[in-house]
Amino acid sequence: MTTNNGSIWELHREGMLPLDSGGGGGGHVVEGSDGLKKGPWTAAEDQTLMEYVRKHGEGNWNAVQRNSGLNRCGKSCRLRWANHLRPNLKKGVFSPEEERRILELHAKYGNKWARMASQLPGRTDNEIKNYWNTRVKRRQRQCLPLYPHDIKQSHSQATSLTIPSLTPLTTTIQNPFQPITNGSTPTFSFQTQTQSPTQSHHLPPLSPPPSLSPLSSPHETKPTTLTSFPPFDPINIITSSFSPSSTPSFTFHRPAPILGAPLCHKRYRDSIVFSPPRFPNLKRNTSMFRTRSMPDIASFQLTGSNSMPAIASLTRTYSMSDNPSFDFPMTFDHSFPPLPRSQFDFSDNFLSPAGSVYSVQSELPSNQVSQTQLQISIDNNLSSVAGATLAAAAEETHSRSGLLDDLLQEADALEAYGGGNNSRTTNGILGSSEEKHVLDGYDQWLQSTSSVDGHLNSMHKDFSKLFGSIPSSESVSDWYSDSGEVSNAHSSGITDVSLDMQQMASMFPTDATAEHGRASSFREEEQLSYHMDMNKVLMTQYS
DNA sequence: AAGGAGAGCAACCGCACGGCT
DNA sequence: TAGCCGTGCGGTTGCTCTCCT
Repeated sequence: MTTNNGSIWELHREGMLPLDSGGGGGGHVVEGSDGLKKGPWTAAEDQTLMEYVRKHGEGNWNAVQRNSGLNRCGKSCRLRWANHLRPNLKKGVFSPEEERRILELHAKYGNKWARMASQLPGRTDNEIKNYWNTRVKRRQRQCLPLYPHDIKQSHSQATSLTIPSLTPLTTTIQNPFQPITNGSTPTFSFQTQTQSPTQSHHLPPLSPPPSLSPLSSPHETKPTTLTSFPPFDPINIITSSFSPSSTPSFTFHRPAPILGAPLCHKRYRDSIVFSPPRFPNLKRNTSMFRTRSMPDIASFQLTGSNSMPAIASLTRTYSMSDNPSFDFPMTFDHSFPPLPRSQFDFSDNFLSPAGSVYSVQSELPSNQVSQTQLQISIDNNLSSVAGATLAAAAEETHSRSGLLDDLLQEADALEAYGGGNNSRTTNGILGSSEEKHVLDGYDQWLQSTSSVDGHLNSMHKDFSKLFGSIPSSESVSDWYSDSGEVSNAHSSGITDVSLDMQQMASMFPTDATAEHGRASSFREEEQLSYHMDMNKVLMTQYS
């Protein structure tokens, strides 16, 4: 067990001991048959890798081993970089908004971790995968459905386990506050095919839907094998009362295990019934102090800034003075859309005017770029759905994204059903003045740009609709609470300000992609204007 | 206090895809 | 067109830590 005492940490810093002597990947150093080292990375290796990337940029990972003397395979280097060393990684527990987003994304895409990660800025596919697997296990033990009632699985998951064929394929996010009025109940149900138990085994792969989403890549159409706990039990699923006057809900009854006591009756410390409320994953939060893992680079970047007191304190262990062997540059995620540096001066706020010291290949993997460009984490107070939608709309001012369409349809439906009860002053995303603030900022932006492109007017309407129909974030944690342990304090807007700042910072790369930036287009200027205005609004709000 | 079970997570592995020659 | 290479993705492994009995 690695303790956080000075001598051990000294050894870590000297690269004599693995940073990750626990909690991952073997824990012991192994030398593969090819002579390459496996197992936990040492601080020295990390530094070597970071130095290499700083000089040569990402990519060509196999060359890392050849050119840097790092005795690791390219894959391992890429993984280490992507999961731990990359700038703008957001470590730590998932916020409620992120958790909610994961549920939505999983409902939509299935086990497409990378795809999900591309829509969760700062999060890696590995993190999401681990989170999901943990959640699956936990929910399984607790006899709870994987998805909250208001999230409808829309992806096609072929599986050899017992899982019913699910009918189509739209993600419906239901507003839990919105009563569904009689006679106008939208079609909403998990429809299971009538199936005998014997048929339920080893189902052939389901045919993929023609199109899951405009965002879907061709990869998504292939059936995926689900090894996770199947969310729906065809034998024991009980589609509960679903009357036009009530919100549909579902109760999943699991069969007792063949051997042993029913899972539900076993001792679980996360039991939803018996667990007192507690701060989420606090124990894991504390693991950040254990110094086993790499410093939180993302946090590091702004440690010198006053804008992130919480993070700064959390990562105090890794402050420069404590750990002089690490010297992380003030740099920002280059994977975000390239913006012309000349048009962007955020230094008044909190960004260093210095450009990234990382040289980055001009082209990032296509899916990463395209997906990441859609991301604007506007505010953890905002529904992440709305955030993603806004981002997508900003990106695609001339055509709606699939997600946007989905949301707008939902908004239309809610607006129609709700008779205006969801006006943004009564049930908007943000509470009252905060919401107004953001919306005012948005209005200003629209006014400033509406003369440019007529499409923006329709966007205005769409956004207003969205703001009005997406439920308040106060309720969000309730939707996906696994066991009542979901954070509450953590989800509050104030405590997340620092992260928001960080995320906002990540939206604005410095000149790492200057070549891209120089090729700025009118559309980029639009985006830039949008980004800046929205962020000004938010910064005003936070200041 | 000790042991066991479970949680959490880093890292590895195998496979698939796309670009290049 | 085929083969090679680099890369990305999803699943799995194995370790430490924490909590409970």
